[in-house]
Amino acid sequence: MDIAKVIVDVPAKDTDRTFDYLIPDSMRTWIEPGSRVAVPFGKRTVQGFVTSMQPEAEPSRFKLRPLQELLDLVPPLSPDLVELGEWMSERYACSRILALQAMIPTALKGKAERYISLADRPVADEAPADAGALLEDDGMSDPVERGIVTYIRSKQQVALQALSRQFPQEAAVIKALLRRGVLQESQTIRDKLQKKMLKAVNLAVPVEEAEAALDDFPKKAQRQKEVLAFLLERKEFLPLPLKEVLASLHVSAAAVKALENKGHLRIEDVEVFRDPYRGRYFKPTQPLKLTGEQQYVFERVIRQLETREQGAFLLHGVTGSGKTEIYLQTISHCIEQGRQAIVLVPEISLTPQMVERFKGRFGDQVAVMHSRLSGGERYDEWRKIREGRVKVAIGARSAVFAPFAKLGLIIMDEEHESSYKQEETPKYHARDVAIRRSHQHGAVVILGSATPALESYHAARSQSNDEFAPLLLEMHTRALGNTLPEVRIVDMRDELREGNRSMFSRALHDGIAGRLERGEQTVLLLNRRGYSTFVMCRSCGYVAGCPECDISLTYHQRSNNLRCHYCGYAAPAPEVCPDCGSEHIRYFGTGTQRVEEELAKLFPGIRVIRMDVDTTTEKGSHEKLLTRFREKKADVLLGTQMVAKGLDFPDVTLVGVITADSSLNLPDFRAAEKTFQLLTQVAGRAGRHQLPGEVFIQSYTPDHYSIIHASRHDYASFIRDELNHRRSLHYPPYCRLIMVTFSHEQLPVLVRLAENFKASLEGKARKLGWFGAMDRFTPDVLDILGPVASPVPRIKNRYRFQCMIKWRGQIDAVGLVRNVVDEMADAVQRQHLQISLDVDPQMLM
DNA sequence: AGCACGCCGACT
DNA sequence: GTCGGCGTGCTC
Repeated sequence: MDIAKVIVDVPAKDTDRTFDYLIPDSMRTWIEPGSRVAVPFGKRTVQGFVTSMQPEAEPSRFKLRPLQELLDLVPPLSPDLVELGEWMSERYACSRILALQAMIPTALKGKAERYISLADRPVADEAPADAGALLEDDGMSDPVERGIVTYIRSKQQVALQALSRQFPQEAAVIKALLRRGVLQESQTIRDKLQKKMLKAVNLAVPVEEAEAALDDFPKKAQRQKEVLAFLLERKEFLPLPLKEVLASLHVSAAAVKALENKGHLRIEDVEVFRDPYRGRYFKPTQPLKLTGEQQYVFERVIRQLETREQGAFLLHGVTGSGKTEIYLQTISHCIEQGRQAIVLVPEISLTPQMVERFKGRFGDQVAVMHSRLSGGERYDEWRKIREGRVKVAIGARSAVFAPFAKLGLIIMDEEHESSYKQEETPKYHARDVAIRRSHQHGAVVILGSATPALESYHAARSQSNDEFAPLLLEMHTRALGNTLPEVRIVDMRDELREGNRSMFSRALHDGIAGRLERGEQTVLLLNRRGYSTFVMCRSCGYVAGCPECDISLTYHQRSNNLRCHYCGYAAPAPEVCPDCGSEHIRYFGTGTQRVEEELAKLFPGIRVIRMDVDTTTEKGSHEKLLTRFREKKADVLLGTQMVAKGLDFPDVTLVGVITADSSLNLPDFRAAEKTFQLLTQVAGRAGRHQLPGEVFIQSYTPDHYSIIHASRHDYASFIRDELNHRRSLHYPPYCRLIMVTFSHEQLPVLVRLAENFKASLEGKARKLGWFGAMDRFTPDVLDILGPVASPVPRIKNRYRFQCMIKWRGQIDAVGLVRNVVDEMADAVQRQHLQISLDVDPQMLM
């Protein structure tokens, strides 16, 4: 018999490999790489994925067991996705099963359910004559036992859970019956399918009969009569949701229940239909005429598509240059080729307007994968893709795994967004996965952005032979021909010097006042991310930074000192500014709430919409707030980065950035890049319509290159400066990073083990000739920073330490690190150490 | 991860 | 004496 190699759903170190199973003849034609199966695993039944099959079971050391069940007729994973999973598990140092699970909806994460049924045949040796007799005629001495057996017989088989509910006190009896072989247990995998069920009311008898019953209804049962009449009135809409009936008539469930008991009606479970966009009309759109620049880009991409060979492009186009129209037209072309396309957008940009643009062009050939969909809705959208009923999948990060058979095009919009990196295991980057998939399918990738990530831009420009290097395409002008808005930098040090201690400069204050008078709108951006505080001098703009790592030091209140999160450097918190001696040195980090309060104080009666994590957690609230603002029900929209996204309102003529510095001084080597991207994005959004726009950027460090270049919409200069900076300090793209985080309940043990790790890794790297500082004059280098306390030093009673590994060249750094981690398996097991790896981390705070 | 086996302390 | 704590090892 053939054997199947199966990855089982048991996320542990020593089960992270395939297990062999015999393929029963009944399943032979159905089993493929990617099939989801139920397999016996020790005492239990678990879910697994077939990775490959082998023709004949060579004499094995193991007694192979057969596959128990095939869980889907169409495999949820295609062979290429199985292979992709293998690649992911290596590249991101995660288990195979987690890589595979990241690719499919959680609805398909089945769990074992235990069933109880009567034993197939009496067990001869343990309970000879007795058992047979029991089965024949319930001739049991114990009435409780008889009750249980009778119940199970009536149902054929009962889930253990349901049985325990039915007989809550009799667990011991059930156990005994199992032991005696009267009952037997089996397990199957049950999908975690959240089929949306709803209690609904329906007539249990023909309409005429119900109408007749209505006529001679007992007088005292008026409520029941009302219910019945209500149902008959709406007979063509039956079954009606129970909730609705109760609410419209203000009756209690008792009345309905009574009618059910009398046999007039029935309360049933109906499945609720799940199409998040059902009943919505999307206005069809036609392809727009492309500008010269657009045409050039379009043709270059089409040429690549025509070859049906892999190709990747980095489309760098200024805001408003018309990237989306290029996406739409290349997708059309891809569909005409008989292939399918994936569109990736950052979670936060996946707004109804965004969806509308694609549904407007491609109608119901589009599936949308949105994190706000319920598990069931996601599952249904995903099935449309797998069954080939749609040609385009649009969604956030995980849509990169859309199971298309003939993938021709993957578009990643706003490719610089850090949300493309998953922060949980498997910690993959959708950009890398996209490019890897494109190689498997001979597909084309378009990475689009007005402010490409440094890594992408550098890879494109250096034209390396790296399989991940894209080809650069640029668009410098706006499609509609309007110019980018004027941006003014306001030096907040001057404000302080001249006696203005408020968070609003005089210019911004006057700007807001003017907008209020004219009935125009203002957007205020507070670009604060994370919660760490840094120390800055309000007189001169000095920021305490690490002498070794050139990132801001973080203030720690408990010890009243400043620390570096990369290398562990610590210094006492200064009382006066070390640079200018001013006493106006303090911790920074203003919240949106404080800005809102100050606005109310300065402009009595001002209508402010505040948008931050506090006001947008509720489903759809983000959208609601923006709509309210669009309808001019507020004068000011105030928020964190999220306001920068939906920013396309005709009456917004002023955009103010409260302090550009707050994201600039985060302890993250990407701080300047993130700041530049955010400011550019904000600046590019204002004045898109008739009214001219103004942008004010307030800053205590107005000379910083990221602020100056952003104000001039000058990506090229920013890139030049930032690359120089990264090169001199040995940060990506001039090296790569691996973050290793250790956690343990006891701090001393944790520190010792983290040091052990470092020593071991260093030793191995030395032997290979890799170990050394990054400024060493060799191509292959690996350096280890730390271990130091993590930015969040304790989570759930576990202390956390981390090591950052910097490396470059043609070395298998991930493999080596993994190797060292594997060798610490003993400590992990015995001392409950936890180790987590993040390859190419994005968030370093 | 679970589930069983097995070896030691606190109870009827 | 036994019940049950959780350390250790295994799952095709």
